[in-house]
Amino acid sequence: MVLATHPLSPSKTPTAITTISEFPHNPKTLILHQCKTTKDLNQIHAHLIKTRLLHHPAVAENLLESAAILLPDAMDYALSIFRQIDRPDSSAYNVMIRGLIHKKLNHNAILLFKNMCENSVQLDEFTFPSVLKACSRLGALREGEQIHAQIMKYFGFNSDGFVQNTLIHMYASCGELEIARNVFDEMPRRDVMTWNSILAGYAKNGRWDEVVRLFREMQELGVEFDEVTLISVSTACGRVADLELGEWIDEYVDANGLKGNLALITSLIDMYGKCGQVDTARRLFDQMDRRDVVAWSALISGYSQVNRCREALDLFKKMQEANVEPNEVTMVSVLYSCAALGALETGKWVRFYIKKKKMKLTVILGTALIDFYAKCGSIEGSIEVFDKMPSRNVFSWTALIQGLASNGQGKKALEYFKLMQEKNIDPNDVTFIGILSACSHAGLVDEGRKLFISMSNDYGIEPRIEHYGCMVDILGRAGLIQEAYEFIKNMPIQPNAVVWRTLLASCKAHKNVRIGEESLKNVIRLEPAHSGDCILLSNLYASVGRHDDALRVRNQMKEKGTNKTAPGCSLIELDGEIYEFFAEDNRHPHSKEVYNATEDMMRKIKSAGYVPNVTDARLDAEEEDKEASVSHHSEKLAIAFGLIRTSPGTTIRVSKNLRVCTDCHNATKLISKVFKREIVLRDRNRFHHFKQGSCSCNDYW
DNA sequence: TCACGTCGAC
Repeated sequence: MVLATHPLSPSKTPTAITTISEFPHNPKTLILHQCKTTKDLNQIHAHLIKTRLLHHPAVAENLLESAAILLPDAMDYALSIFRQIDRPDSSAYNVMIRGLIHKKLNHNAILLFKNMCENSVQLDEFTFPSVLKACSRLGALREGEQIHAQIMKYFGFNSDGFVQNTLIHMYASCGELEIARNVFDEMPRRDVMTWNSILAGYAKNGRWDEVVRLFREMQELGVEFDEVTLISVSTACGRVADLELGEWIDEYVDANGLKGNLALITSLIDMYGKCGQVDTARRLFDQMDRRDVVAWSALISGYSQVNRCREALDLFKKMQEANVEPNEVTMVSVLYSCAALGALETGKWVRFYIKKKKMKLTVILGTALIDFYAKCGSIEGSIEVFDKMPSRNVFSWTALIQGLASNGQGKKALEYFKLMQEKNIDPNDVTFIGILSACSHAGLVDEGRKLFISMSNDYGIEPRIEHYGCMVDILGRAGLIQEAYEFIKNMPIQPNAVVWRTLLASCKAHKNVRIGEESLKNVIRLEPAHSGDCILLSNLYASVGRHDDALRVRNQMKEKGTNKTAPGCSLIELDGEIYEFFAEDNRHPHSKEVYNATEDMMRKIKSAGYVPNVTDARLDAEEEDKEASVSHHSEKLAIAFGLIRTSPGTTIRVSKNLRVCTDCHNATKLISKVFKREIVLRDRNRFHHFKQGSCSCNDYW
């Protein structure tokens, strides 16, 4: 019999004439290796029918394997062949189940297994690992348990190693770590796969510490490991910041010539990134001979996690130049970077790209978008995304609630909190940070008190230091300084510097000198003093007319050489380009243009009644330079640059690394009025939406 | 036939 001359390669050029005179010894080679397209498959199938060879189970099985597993798009074809088989045996079923799993049709794989049982087909040791894999992927514990029962029926306790390994993985994937561990402990012989299965199980459940611990145990016992082991372990090293073990793996990989393993190198890149060594990660990345989307994403994420977001975005550009298609995961890190930078235009472009590429709006991607819009001061964007998401979880709700709170829409944040409860989504500790900060922004003192109590009473969530901090802010902001002070004194956990600093800020706003003094003492006791804290007290003295004390604090700071707070830095994005300004920085490429624009801007608002407030000037500035010093604060430079580089009426968006100072706040209010611009200024803590001479924060921040 | 790398709210 001749298989005629027909195209056996994708080039459609006849490449081989294959002669089959009898039942082939090697149907696998014949069918699998020569069948490269669906068309090949068709022709071979036809021949097998004609020659009745299809009735040989081994032949049918191999044809099915071609269709179901090797060819990318022939699952339906495989199913039609399978349905034509009179009484498919276990091999045929096994191939089909594997094929479905291969195509990520896990649910169908389990259904086919059910069908196999109903038709009383003999199960074998090849059936179980496959179908258990489907259960693992779906987290289908009940089905997994039933299959476990079947296994007991078929094999008793002495089932095959493959089967046991997949049982471990199934239980672990379904969150049943103890059962997984029991199976592991009771296995008489464990191979590398066994260890890898349990390691992967711990990893999947976030038990990274256990992954590292178990690997050390493996080494003590002298158990062999392989590249897959190292992937799990190096990933775990990143999560628990075990740089030492991570570096050991890196050296091992180098010494054993494993640099070609893409997944392994990617896990090392991830590990270095998470340990804060992104430059080392970069070196590994640069040495790779092939980089896929995961490798790129891992490095982009590394940069964003150490707050080098501009470099993260640069890398994203390079990724596109390298023609590597980003996926949902890449976009999450990119959006995170845009959010951190306040790069609204770039992020909007990312969203457009997501739509264009028809990427799935997964819960994580949606949440990243909500957070991005909120952090760019565009809360309408957050709500729009939230409404469009096909499914949401506690992260998505919390991101929205937090976004509403920081954008000054406290009441709306509480409405969403109510809605969330109606939808039976349980809030967690972070959600409560969001709603408590909403209460403080909206001045809802009683509501805040109630929620704080309800948190532990109704939800069983123990308040953390952040929750106490929120309560101090709620009380202090409302002028209840004494109550806030007593609240701190009665806290069951030690207050930290942040809590006392919050009270100090309230004392300044409400002119409470006595508690203000004590608050600063406590801040200094808990943390090396920062100039910003001392300036708060100095300004508090000045505000009640105690100028001598104000001066004394400033002089003390000079004498002691108090640590300066990080230099002020503001970012503005124009046409997708991010410009960065530092206070009194002359080295900027647009320096002259910027300083001229700033002076012009200041002149214009002065004639509208602006009076410089130099209390926040640099301490080392000479008296006559103080005005110049505050007028060159980074946010003023960025706003001035925005004014000359955008068309009239455009909203100006600036984000700053520190809290905005009194003088800049006053000036910006006037700028919004004089230049008829909306200005959205994001500072370290919250948003200021300036419009027609006033600010959304009502001058308290 | 089983195990493996990138991502979200303080």
